[in-house]
Amino acid sequence: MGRSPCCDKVGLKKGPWTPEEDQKLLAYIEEHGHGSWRALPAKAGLQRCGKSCRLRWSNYLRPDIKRGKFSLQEEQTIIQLHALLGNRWSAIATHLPKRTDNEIKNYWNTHLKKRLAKMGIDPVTHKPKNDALLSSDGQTKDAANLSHMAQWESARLEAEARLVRESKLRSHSFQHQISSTGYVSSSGSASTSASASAQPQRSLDVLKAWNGGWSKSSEGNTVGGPNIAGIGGDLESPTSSLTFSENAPPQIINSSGTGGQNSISLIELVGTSGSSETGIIKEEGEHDWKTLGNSDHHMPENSVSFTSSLHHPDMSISMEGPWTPESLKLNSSHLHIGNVMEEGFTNLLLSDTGVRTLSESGKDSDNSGSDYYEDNKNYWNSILNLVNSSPADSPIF
DNA sequence: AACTCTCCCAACCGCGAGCAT
DNA sequence: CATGCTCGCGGTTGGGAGAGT
Repeated sequence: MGRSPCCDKVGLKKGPWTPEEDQKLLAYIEEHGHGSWRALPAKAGLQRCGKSCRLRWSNYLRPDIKRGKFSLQEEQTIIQLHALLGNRWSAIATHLPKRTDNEIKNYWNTHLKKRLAKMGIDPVTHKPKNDALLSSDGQTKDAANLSHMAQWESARLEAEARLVRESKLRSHSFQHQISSTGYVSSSGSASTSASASAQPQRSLDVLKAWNGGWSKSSEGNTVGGPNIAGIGGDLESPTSSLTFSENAPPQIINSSGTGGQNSISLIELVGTSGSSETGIIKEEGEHDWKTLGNSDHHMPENSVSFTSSLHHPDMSISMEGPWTPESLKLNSSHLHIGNVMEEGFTNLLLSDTGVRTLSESGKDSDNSGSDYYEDNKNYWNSILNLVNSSPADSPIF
């Protein structure tokens, strides 16, 4: 299939856009919608190829774009979604309202990737770089399952994103009709709200199940680990059966988790260092403290409460203290994650200044391998949890 | 002040998917 | 089914800005 000439055409301008060009493009799209990108430049009086116009619009001129520094929450989301989705920037962008895939990609490449690498985490696999050391025991089975589940979920997300795109196209056409009848909107916001309202609540079944199991288990003071295979008729991944604990009986948790599809529970970082304020996570260094439920995004709906597990008598984790193998032990009847997952993840991954590897923070470097493994598991849990806790009403684009 | 180096990000390039014919 | 076209995505690049010497 031959490529269309596009920008190879002589006479077409390349390089940085001038304010005049921006103005022309903006004015044209606001009035007519973009329609066919290929035909747009001529109609708008631009000496650019359609592709360049599309990029300029989608990455810069679109009115529903938020520019500037990424918040902690956004960073966290990117990292976790990247672990789940890989370099599917557009899919990741659907979970970050007002951020473009290009911006996220740039941010990942210039900041987050380096940060992970610096911490000894492979930014591609999101596994500790010395993961090979762990291949001797059965623990890698769990990791493989997690990985598989992530891949599976990733594929599902991809399909979902496709539907979203289609929906977006439809809503755009609709909006186009509206504007042609006299209603001129700032197209981005209009299409955003249209597509957002057209979307069902975005909730990842696997993650919901995961967290449902988690939450339920927390209530019962035991965490047996979610058994994904038992959840819902639509979860059919052949190897999605996942068991964290060999000792604890596998649990089949209804995907509705704590009772309702809209069960609301806050991520409560009770007992964490510094602040005990609900829904606040700490960000060191360049960031401020931010609430999970701040005005922009990521409200606590569908999040998971870890409070009970934190208060469990068997709970041996203190975020104030060192991470010990005991405290992080997974092959016990209690899965000691929760607060550790949230706070630990944040501390581990999002702090430039407070980079704290397990081998550094733990008292015995001999166990750094298994610590790494445990952390890796927490890491994945964190990923899954965060995705699920993304706003139910978050605009997809 | 001048130069070099590094970082960052807007923009480009090429590929693949999907659709129309 | 084959072909051609358009669009979107992800990888990469190049130039400007800022930091360091």
